[in-house]
Amino acid sequence: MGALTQSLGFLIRLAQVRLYDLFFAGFDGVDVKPGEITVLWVLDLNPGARQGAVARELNIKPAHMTKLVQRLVHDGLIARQVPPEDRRSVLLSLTEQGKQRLETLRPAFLAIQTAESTGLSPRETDQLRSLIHKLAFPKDRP
Amino acid sequence: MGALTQSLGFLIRLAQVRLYDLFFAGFDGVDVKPGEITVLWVLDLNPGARQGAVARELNIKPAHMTKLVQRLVHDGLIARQVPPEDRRSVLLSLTEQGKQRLETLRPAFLAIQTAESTGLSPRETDQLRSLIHKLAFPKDRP
DNA sequence: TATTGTTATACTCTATAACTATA
DNA sequence: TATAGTTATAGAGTATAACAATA
Repeated sequence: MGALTQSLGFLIRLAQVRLYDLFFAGFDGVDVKPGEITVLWVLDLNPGARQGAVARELNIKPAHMTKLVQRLVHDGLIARQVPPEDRRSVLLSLTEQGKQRLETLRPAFLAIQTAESTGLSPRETDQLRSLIHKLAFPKDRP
Repeated sequence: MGALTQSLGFLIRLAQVRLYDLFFAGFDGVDVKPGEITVLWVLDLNPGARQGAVARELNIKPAHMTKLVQRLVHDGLIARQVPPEDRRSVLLSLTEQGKQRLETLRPAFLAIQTAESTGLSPRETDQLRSLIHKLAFPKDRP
């Protein structure tokens, strides 16, 4: 395959497929999507965060964020609230059910990061994290 | 964002978004898709390869490969040929136009891998490649 | 006028299953 | 029976543009 195996873009795509598989294997049978747990995770740490802020932080496009939020609201996992100070915006927070859901998912989510599942040593994992981070955030957030 | 920034899956997604941006910035204005150049690249090195073999090698699902091939054939970049030995299979190769196309794209494609665009030193890039490779191919291809 | 979020549309890639034609 | 590729359908994610409500 020549220089293709030198292409970061190509390699990253392969890695993502693998991590995607790991993700679903880790949540064996449970119906979660990567985007879902990501949002729940952030809202647990930042209750009442603005929808747009969360989207920006997670690199999710506004249009997609709207759909994601609608699904999570529909599933009863998060709640929307329009604050009187700025009635254009929407504040998001976990419902009780959402909190329970996250606690259910948390162990499996953390387990996926393990040497056992990824095949990388903790040292390699750290290194990889740091390099990907450097790649993903060129000179530290814009 | 807590342990989220420790999640390889999350980081890889961010990295892919960034590489995607780099990709399109690199081919400024030219209408290419990552999947397209990947296939052209492989067929240049392996003329007459079987469609299924290429798909397997590139981790592209058969169903998606069919569409991709149809598009490339429609664009006049590759040609299909059914060999008499096994009339179920399809052999792919670049057309003259496909070869020209690849030569047009090649410099920009190689330039994307550069320190200048990724922000990583050659040493870091090598390290990252090797770690991603290890992640993507657990114990060497199944 | 600018910002926040929504709707609508389209495209890439992935997944799955059912299908055809060959072997 | 098994394999190679196709078709069809569904979903996640991305991108863009036009829009309403609010600031």
